[in-house]
Amino acid sequence: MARTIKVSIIEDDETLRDGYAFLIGATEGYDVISTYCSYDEASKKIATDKPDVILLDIELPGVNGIDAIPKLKKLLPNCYVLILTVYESEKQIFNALANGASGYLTKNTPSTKIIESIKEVREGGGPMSINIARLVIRSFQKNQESPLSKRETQILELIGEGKSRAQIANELFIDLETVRSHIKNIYLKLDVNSRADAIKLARQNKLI
Amino acid sequence: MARTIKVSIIEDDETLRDGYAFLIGATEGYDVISTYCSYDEASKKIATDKPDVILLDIELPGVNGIDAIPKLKKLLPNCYVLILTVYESEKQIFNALANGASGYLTKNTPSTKIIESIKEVREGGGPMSINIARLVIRSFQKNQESPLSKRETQILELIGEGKSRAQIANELFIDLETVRSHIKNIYLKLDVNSRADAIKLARQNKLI
DNA sequence: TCATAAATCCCCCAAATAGGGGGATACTAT
DNA sequence: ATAGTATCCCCCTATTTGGGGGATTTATGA
Repeated sequence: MARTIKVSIIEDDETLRDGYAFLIGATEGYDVISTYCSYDEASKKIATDKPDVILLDIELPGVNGIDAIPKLKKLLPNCYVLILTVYESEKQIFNALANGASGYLTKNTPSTKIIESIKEVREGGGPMSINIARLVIRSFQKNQESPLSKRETQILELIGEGKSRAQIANELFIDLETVRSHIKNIYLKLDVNSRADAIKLARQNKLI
Repeated sequence: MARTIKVSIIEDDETLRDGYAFLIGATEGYDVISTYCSYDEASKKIATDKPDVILLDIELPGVNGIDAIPKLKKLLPNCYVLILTVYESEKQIFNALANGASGYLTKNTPSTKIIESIKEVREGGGPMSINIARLVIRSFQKNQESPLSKRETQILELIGEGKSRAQIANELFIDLETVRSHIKNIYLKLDVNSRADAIKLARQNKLI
């Protein structure tokens, strides 16, 4: 496992790009094999570079970093993409991860942590900056003060799975009319009158 | 911000409990104010302890750790719960986070990392062990080889939000019949014949 | 003890919805 | 040229939904 880790960097800011390249290249066990200032430029040659890990910026000229991830993964299926950016918006983060990024670091990350993260990602980890980890964990947390009862929450979850009243009744071993009653109460409490609105409100407020 | 961090530990294994207590208590800036071997025991007194952070085991006698989290958060709304366990099953992890845990460490975590994580959690971070972070990040990643086209994926997402054909047609500025066609194709490709089954399969395979 | 919430079940009704058929056309990329 | 995609059109029926109106039982808490 003492193989050198081959790193490519895609970053449009020259100063940062050179800085990272120098820092990482100077570290034992790491080799910066190429640097690019955009995806468009990288796409031509990166497949032959065969890096283990790509450090990727989000704000790039041309194809942005988020959209570049699936393209890079297609060119290099066994390569890990590590996002290194100033963006901290939830959408950006979740889109980057959904698109296949294996880690997400913000640019205030100390260089030792960046270098450590490159190794971590190649060993199957999922490195994140502290502030990113907070957002990611929060995205899982449910609202502790739901107006809905347990049963109601459970039924709303099944509605969120696209199930009909009949299917829900079967699954919970209760009568169709009981399911109706619960749904009526859910609608009353959430002040909505359709499945779609109930789901939307419940997801927004993390009731389900 | 140089205040001492008050820590409580809930862990049924005496050796581990004493070990953690010793390690953390001996560290500058940390104070272990109480240790308990179960939630039931802790519930009586922990509200008056007022810890900043609770280190919580999952496999506990009586009320298990997962179920204890919301109860602890109710007793101490401003306290952070940090899970420290051997369990690494996806369900356990996601349930713990959904219930309000602010971090998740596995027991092979080196003590320096545990101590660092306690500080991190109090500063709004979301510390995780490397293997946990990997699972968490994977849970966001979509399948890159979906059989569905972009439009089909988009429509299936809206179905997953409980929307009717008419609502989808409105939202996408296309005809009701076009939505129908797409849904027919989705059902064909996924080999299902209902919304619920399509959603289930799509979620399982991370197509949406 | 009395009110409240929760969970269960029952009936009426009309309108909307879903899913199974059968097509067509135009554009794009390979 | 062929396949895939996106768009639109028609037939049909059974299912589903949501709005009314109830009732009963069991906890739980004030």
